[in-house]
Amino acid sequence: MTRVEKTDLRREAGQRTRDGLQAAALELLAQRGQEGVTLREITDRAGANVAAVSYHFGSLKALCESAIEHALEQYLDAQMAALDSLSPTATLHEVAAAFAGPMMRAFVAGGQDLAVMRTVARVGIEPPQGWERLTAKFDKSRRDALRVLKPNVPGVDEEELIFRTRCAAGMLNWLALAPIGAELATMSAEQLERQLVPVVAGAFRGDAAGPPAARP
Amino acid sequence: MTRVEKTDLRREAGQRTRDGLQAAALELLAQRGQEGVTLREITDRAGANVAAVSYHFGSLKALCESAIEHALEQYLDAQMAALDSLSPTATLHEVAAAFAGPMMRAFVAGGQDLAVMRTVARVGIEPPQGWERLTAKFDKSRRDALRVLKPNVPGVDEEELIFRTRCAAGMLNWLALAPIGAELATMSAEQLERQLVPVVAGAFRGDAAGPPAARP
DNA sequence: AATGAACTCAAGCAACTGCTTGAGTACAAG
DNA sequence: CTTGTACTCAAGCAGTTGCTTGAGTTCATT
Repeated sequence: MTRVEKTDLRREAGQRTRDGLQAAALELLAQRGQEGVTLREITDRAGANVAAVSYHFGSLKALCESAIEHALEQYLDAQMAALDSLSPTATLHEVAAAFAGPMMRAFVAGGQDLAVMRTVARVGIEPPQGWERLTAKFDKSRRDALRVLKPNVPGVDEEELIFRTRCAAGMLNWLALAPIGAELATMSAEQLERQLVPVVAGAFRGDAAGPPAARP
Repeated sequence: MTRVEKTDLRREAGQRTRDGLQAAALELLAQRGQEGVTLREITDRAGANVAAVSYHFGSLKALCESAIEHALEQYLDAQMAALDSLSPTATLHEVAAAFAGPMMRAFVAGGQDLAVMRTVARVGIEPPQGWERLTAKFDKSRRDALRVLKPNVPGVDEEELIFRTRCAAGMLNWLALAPIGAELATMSAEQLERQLVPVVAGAFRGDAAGPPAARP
């Protein structure tokens, strides 16, 4: 019953082209944004012909949206996994560490992982068309963050906590896009965590008086 | 001795064209960035001919750099003025309010002021050529921030404080660029300050234990 | 009125954009 | 071997890009 694996070299080659185009598009999107991406540059980088884009994706825009959606999904999954793994009694520091975790890991890993983060960050500034399809996942990620955040930041109403979450996420996105990101990408995971997590935690907590752990 | 004012309508018209082009370029730069700006769109918006750009500025790139430099200078002056007006005994909240002041005022004012902020934020992601000329002013602004920040965040070394300053500035820039900026632009100055300043102050202070005002 | 500088304008150029086309290749199925 | 499908390729098209050009117009100076 040894089922012979269907090789079909043509389809394999097609898949390789598709993946190469998507990877090249992701990289270009990460470093130049949607406006700065050109068809020829993608195909040159992927070693493919310009017609391959139309053939496999329909258009340059569709290819970019596909790459963006892929990146967004990857990011949201990582973010949700990090928040879901938190215990309900997690400290603010732990919440902040989980919140910034995917970004920090991307800085350490570099390469494609970092390109994913940069692309996601760019999307946060210029939302593309296919955005709506991932709204549900996005909402869940926000609810997760609120759930673990609330007990750690008492006396601040929900609307304000949402705002702080968006501020913190925006800060991380900024770090990924700005030149400072290049510096962060050279740091060790420990250095990164030691510098970054307190700032995120502080942004969550605000400047309310009193020690952070002073709740009954 | 009534010195007759030199009208010279030709030079006046030229100056008006120059200003119009610079304003149009600023607006386009604010909403689309350097890659998304086209010659025709600027000249259409300014009611000028395409040749006017080459005549007055030499090239589209030169026009953009001129507009960017103008915006950067305006921003840095406002930031330095806000920090310089602080007393040496200012609280962390006051420091944060001064730090975020120019951005908040731009949100309230809208229009050209907000375009300046958005352009500055974009430059933070994609630094242009003429950047180096303003490095001195930038350094002074950073030193000002550190001076008033240090006494309010004891036990954190200078390098880390610089990092937090960059994080806070990045967060503000992000707010200016991302869709959330549109929401902030509809808020009152009081609302804005009540929501934003605590987050900035918190990012400065980090999650160190102990009440923020507990210094002798 | 004549001169010349400051400025504007329509037209057009080369380079680049995304995309299409028709021919050609590689390979599984019959 | 023949057929049909999946895929790649060079060439080229219409539209847009930044920029230049040479002929204007406007206006202070003389």
